[in-house]
Amino acid sequence: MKPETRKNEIIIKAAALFKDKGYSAVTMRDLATALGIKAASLYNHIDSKQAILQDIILSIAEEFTAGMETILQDEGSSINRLNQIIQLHVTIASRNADGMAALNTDWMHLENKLDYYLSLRDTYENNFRNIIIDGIEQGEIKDENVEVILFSMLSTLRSLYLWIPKKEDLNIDQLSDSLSAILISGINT
Amino acid sequence: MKPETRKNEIIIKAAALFKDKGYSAVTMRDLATALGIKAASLYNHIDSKQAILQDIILSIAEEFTAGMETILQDEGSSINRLNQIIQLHVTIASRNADGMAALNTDWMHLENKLDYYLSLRDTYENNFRNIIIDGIEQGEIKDENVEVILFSMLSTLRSLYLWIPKKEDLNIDQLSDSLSAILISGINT
DNA sequence: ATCGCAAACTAACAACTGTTAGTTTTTTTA
DNA sequence: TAAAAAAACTAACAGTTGTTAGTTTGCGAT
Repeated sequence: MKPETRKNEIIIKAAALFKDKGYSAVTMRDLATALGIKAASLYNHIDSKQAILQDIILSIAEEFTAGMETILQDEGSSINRLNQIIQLHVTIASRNADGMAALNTDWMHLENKLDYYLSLRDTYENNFRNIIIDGIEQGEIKDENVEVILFSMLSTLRSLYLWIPKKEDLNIDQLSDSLSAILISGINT
Repeated sequence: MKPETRKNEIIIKAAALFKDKGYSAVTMRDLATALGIKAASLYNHIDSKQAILQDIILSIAEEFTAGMETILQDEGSSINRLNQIIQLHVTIASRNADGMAALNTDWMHLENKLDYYLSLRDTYENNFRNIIIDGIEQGEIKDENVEVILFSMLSTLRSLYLWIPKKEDLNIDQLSDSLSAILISGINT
């Protein structure tokens, strides 16, 4: 992420702290100390603790929304689209793992932006589901339970943020390819 | 779970609240109100908020540890063992989805029991990994990246608690079978 | 009836919470 | 170098936090 402005530095540091302890357990004094300033000074740059969370989560959620729209506009088989989705998740998670943590575990603290977030998530999941349904109808994907397929892929992709930071030896493209192979072709011989 | 004693009622209700808002965001007054009593009354039954979290998380973690030991003692192919692991996760998650939420998202607040929890988790993951490695050596499992296989399966299994409560039409055995098929054989035709 | 006890209550504590107001210091601009 | 803007500071607020102490209530067993 880009720490150009002081506000951005604060948001990035906040995301890192939120990842370790969760939104509710991080105090404004914790955040200030981590930045080497006093809590009150934070308010020269940000409106509230809540606004920090909104910034972190919604910017990522909108990135996913935009990525999904691009994938839907492209021509391509369902399997091809699923591969693009995998790539989208790997890309975003590797660029902003800390933010992904907040999105995954602290979205329920979004207060007045909660409905907006949930609508983005809902749309995303529906698009994802429809790609799978299409694939089954076209004979590209096995006729297994759609919900289980969706849940299984989404669970793995949503957890990438936990895992990418500690396996830096694997590059993004390798990881995407490896994940595609496993999620789509399975693991048995 | 068994709400026989008042203490158990408290722990079960706490797990439900922790699932919705996370450990740090749930106050003892929230918990008391949900039980129809005052916060101070909780302390006739439990030692501290922290002790509630420990009870919830460690009892499940020990259940997983015991389950894994049983699986390792049985004879069986690697694929067979993976299927047993899937069944173990489905069983525990469906019996105690709320507790699984705490285990997944609030383990970092365990304080003096944190090291113990991490050692259990570490051992579990190592056993899981070794089963996969065995399977590859025996030619039962494709020679893909072991860490990606492990991560992919664990992510899905660890997220079951999010998903089981809202799909009650699918029974436990059907879900196990469906998950096995998808995680092991993949989804492409 | 009364004893014993589990389980509730009221009242209060010291520490911590997010945030504001007002002021001073540092950096950038002209 | 002086003015303007950015970014830090101190001090304090009102509300919330987990928890303790001491007391009262309801109920089954004697």
